[in-house]
Amino acid sequence: MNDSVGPSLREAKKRENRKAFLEAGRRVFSEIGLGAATVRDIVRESGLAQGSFYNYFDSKEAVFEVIVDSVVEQIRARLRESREAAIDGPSFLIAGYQACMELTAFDPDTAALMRRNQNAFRAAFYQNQTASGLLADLVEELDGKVASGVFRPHDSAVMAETMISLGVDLIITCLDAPDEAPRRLDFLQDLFANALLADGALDGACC
Amino acid sequence: MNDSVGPSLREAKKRENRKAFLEAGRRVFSEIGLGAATVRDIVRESGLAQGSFYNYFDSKEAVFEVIVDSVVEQIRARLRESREAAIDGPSFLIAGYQACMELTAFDPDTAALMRRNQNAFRAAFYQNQTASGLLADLVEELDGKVASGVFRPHDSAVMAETMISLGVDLIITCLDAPDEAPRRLDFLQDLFANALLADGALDGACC
DNA sequence: TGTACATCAGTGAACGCGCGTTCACTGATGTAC
DNA sequence: TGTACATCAGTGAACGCGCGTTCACTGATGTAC
Repeated sequence: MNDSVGPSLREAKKRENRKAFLEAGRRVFSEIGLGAATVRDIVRESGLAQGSFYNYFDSKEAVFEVIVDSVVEQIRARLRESREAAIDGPSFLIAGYQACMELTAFDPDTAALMRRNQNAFRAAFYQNQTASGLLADLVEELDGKVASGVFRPHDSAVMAETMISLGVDLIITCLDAPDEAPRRLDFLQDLFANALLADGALDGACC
Repeated sequence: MNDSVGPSLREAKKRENRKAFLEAGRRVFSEIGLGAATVRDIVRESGLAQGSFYNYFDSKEAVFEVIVDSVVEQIRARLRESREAAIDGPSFLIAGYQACMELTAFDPDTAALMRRNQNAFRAAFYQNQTASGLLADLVEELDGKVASGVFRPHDSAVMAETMISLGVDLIITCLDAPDEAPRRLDFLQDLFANALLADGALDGACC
């Protein structure tokens, strides 16, 4: 009888195999991309048997989805951290973008995965449940800053979507051209400062 | 001997068959998407023989590329028109976006194609030669308006990319939710007016 | 504890399928004279 | 103009391939007593 604490041997093996398929998927997708990858590629890379795959996933897309979900969750966590660290309006604007860029700098495996699967990633991101949470986080934050007078009133739902869309652009651009990062960060800071900061809060503005 | 004016019979047939493959591709891609489509689907839809396909294209992707190119060219032409019609800064900002939306409203076939292939379309757009021309058009226009004092100085290259990226977002969003269009157009007008218009040019601005 | 049986995930050979691509043949079009 | 030949795109059956998926069998793990 399995009276030990924790998962049974069977459960442990299942978790291990699932992880093996996920890691194999990461490697395969990083190397040849979701489009070119096949279930057989993932199975080969995992070292397990063909038949075992279907005990865990229905398709390569199912594997990809789980991987994307974990990446988006990482990003969301980083954004939460950066948000708590930033107090004033302008630093809030830029801190989130910087946090995203750091993630790709400090996690080259994920960066490679994203570089090789830019479009699949973007598509998955927009359908992803965690990404919706990330969007909701941002809307809430924007509404809060409007309430406290830091930001002008605005269409926060569309604003949040726009910020995230440009964030995805930023990450993807900077995967290929990291030198562009500072210039693009400056641009985004300007763009959203002009759109959001209450009148008179801009450095050297009129009046 | 072929001493008639215009293309020979052979050339005319070739043109006709090429067109048949392109139109078949459009229908197939609209219905099942680039990813799911096969060369055989396109051939079946064209009514021509399997072997003939390879006299004209190397792959389904080659067909898709030509189709995307023609769509981007349509958009570019519309943007050129709208640009000539708009004289002042604010109307320039919004006229381009409106022109894009009209295209999808007045050309349901292309709209269906884009809806079914949003990501392939976005990806192709960013690699497309005509799209680069469209980007160059916009940079030139922005620089001109800065020179004439209508717009503030800014990073026009990144600004143009941003405008186009948000334009692609706009088109794709409004394909699924046309009711959103006015709200999103308003948002974009505000966003870029704040970023671009010379100080004092905003209605009811400070001073 | 030990034994007998039940459960269940792992295995990999095998299946059928649709794919991209080829190529010998056909017949319409173009050319030479 | 007419005739004989050359050119060249169209044809579709056929090929080999790798794919997703299945399933009878195995053997480790779990359970009952």
